[in-house]
Amino acid sequence: MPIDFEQALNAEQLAAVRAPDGPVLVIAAAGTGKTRTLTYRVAWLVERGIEARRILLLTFTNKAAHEMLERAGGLVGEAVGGLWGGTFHHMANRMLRRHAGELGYKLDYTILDQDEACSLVRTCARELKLAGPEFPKADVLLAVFSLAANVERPVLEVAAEHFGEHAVNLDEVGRVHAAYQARKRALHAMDFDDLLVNGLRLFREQPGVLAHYQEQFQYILVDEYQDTNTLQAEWVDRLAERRRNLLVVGDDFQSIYSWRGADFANFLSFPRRYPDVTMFKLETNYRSVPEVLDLANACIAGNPAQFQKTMHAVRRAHHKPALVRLRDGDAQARYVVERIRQLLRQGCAPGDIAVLYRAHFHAMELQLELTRQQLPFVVTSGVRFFEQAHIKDVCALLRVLVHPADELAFLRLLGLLPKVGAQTAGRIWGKLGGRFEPYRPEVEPLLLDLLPPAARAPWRAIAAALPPGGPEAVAHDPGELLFRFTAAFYEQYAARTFENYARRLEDIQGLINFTARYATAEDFLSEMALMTNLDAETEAPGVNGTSALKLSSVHQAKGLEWKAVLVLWLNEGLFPSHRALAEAADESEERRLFYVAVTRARDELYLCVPEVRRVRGGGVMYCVPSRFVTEVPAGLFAEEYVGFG
DNA sequence: GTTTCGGTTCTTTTT
DNA sequence: GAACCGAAAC
Repeated sequence: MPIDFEQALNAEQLAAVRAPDGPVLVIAAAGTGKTRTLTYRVAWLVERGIEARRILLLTFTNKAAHEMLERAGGLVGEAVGGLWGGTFHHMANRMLRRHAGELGYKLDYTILDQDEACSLVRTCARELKLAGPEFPKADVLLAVFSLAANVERPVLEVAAEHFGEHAVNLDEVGRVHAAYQARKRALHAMDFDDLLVNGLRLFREQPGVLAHYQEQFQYILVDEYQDTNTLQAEWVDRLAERRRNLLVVGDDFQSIYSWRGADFANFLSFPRRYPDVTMFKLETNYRSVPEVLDLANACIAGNPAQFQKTMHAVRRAHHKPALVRLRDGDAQARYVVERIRQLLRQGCAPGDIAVLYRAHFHAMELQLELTRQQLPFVVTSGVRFFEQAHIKDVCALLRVLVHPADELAFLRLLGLLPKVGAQTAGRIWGKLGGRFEPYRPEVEPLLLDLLPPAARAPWRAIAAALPPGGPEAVAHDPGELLFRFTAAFYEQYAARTFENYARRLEDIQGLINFTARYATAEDFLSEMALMTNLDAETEAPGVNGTSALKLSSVHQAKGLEWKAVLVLWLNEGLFPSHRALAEAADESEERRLFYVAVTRARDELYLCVPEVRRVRGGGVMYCVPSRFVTEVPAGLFAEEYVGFG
C-alpha cells in the first residue's frame, strides 16, 4: 500500500519531503513537524527504491534516532532495516571500530565516559603534582580540553580565554593536557571528543576509507543541524562531497549547545557553502495555541543573526500564558503542586504536564513538596543511567574479562573490596603485569596473596561466581555474568553501601535485561558509554516514563511537548543563568533557551517568578524578574500574584 | 602508609 | 547527592 504523502503532510512539509537531489536546507520552526518531515523523507527515499543501507540519518540524541527509525518503519516496514541512524558519536564509533587500526589504535579501544575522563585528568594532574587548591579542578580542565577539541583550536588558546584574568598557569594546563592525551593512548581509550576527532581524521587522512563511505551513503540527512560543531560539520561535508545529497534540518532559534562547541554559523552559512541549495521553511505550527506562539515570536525576535521566520498558528485562541509572581521558592513549589492538582482535576493526565527549569537544583523545593504530597513524578535526572555508581560497579568485572588490560575497570572492581583503595588496587595491578585474567589458574592464588586479609573472602565469592564456560561464555552472555556477580557479591555490597539499595538493584535488573539486545559483551560495552538512558520503551522496571508528571531541564526537554508546561525561577541570575552570561559573548543563547521552554507548551504555560531566594547561611536574597519576561509586551501575559498575604 | 569516615560546600546545560 | 578535605582508625 503506497503512502499517501499529500494526505499526511501540509504543503510546506510535502515540498521538503519531495525535495530534489542535491543540497537541501530545511528551516523548521518549533512545532512545525520537523520529525514528521524527516521521517517521511526517509520513507519517500525508500519508496523510490533507495536501499536503506545507503541512507545515513544523523541525530543528536539516541532517542531522536530511535523515534525516527521507528516511525519510518511504521510507514515502509522492514525496508528501513539496515539504515544507518544515530548520533555523530555513534556513527564515528561504528566506523572507527573497523578502521581505527589505520590511525594507530587497537580496534577494541574502550570509550571513556565523562566520569572516567574526569578521573583520568585528575590522576594526571596529581602525578604532575599540580593538584593544589589554586589549580583548576579536573572537571573544569576537562571542559576546556573538550571545547578545544570540538572547535579545533589549541588548548592553550581556549584555556587562556576561559580562565581570563584568573591567575592560572597555562603552561601547567598544557602539561596536564599532554599527560591526559598520553594516558588515553596508553589505555587504548578514547573519550567522547576523540570519537569525533578521530572520526574526522579518518576522513582526512585515509582517502580510501572516505571513498568507501562516500560511495555507500547516497543520501545523508541531518537533524538539529544548528547544533553541529566544526568537527561534525566538516565530517558531514566530506562525507557528502561526492554525491551532494545532503539534507539538513534545523532551527537556529533553538541552538542551545554553543558551550560544547556547537556553532549555528554552520547552519547560517549552509547556503554559502552549497550555492545550489534548495531551501524550505516550515512555519505552520500545529502544537501551540496562538497566545503561546505570540509570546515565543515576541521573545526571540530581537536576537541577532538569525534566519527570519514567524510561526503561524493553526490552533484556535485559548488563553494567555500566566506570569505568576510568588514570594519564594517554597511558595512556588506549593503553587506548582496546587496548579498541577487543578489540571489533573480538569482531566489532564499526569503525563500531559511538565515542569521545566534552567538547572536541576532549581527544582529542589518542588521535589520535596511533590514527595510530601505524594504526587508521583519522574525527573530527567542530571545523572545519566549508565553513569550511576552501581551500574558502573557491576560492569567493571565484565569489562576486565572482555578486555584484560582495562586498568580503569580493574581498579574499580578491586576498590569494591574492603580495605582496598586506590593505592592497593594500583599496586596489585602493577604486580599482575597490567593484565587481569582470572580464568588462568595461577592468577587466583597470586591475587589472594596480594589482597589484604579482609578482602580475601569477598574475592573468593566473586571468583566462585565466574561462569564455568570461561571468557567465551562471558562474551556471549554478558547478562549471565552480571547476574552471577550481583547475586554472589554486589547485592550485599549495595545493601551495606547505599540507603536506597533496593532501587539500585532494580536498576541492575533492568540493565541485565537490557543486555539481551546485544549479541556479544563487546557490542554491549562499546555502546554503553554512548548511551544516555534506557529508553522509555525499554523494560526498565518501575518507571513508566510517559504517564507520569515530568520534571526536566529545558535542555533535556528539547523536541518534546506537553499540554501544560510550568517554568520555574524566571529570575535574573537563574534563568538567564549568571554563569552562562559570564561565559558567553551575549545573552542570546539564554534567550533561545527560554524560547525552547515556551514552545514546549501546547495549551497552558505558567511562568513562575519568585521574589526572593534563600541563600546559604539562612539569609534571603531579593531576585529581579528575568529580562525574558520583562522585555516582551506585558499584554502577552495574564499576571497572577500568589502568596503575598 | 592507607583506608575510611564525617563534615562541608556547591550544584548549568550533554554526547 | 557527590566531591572534596582533613582527621581518625586500621
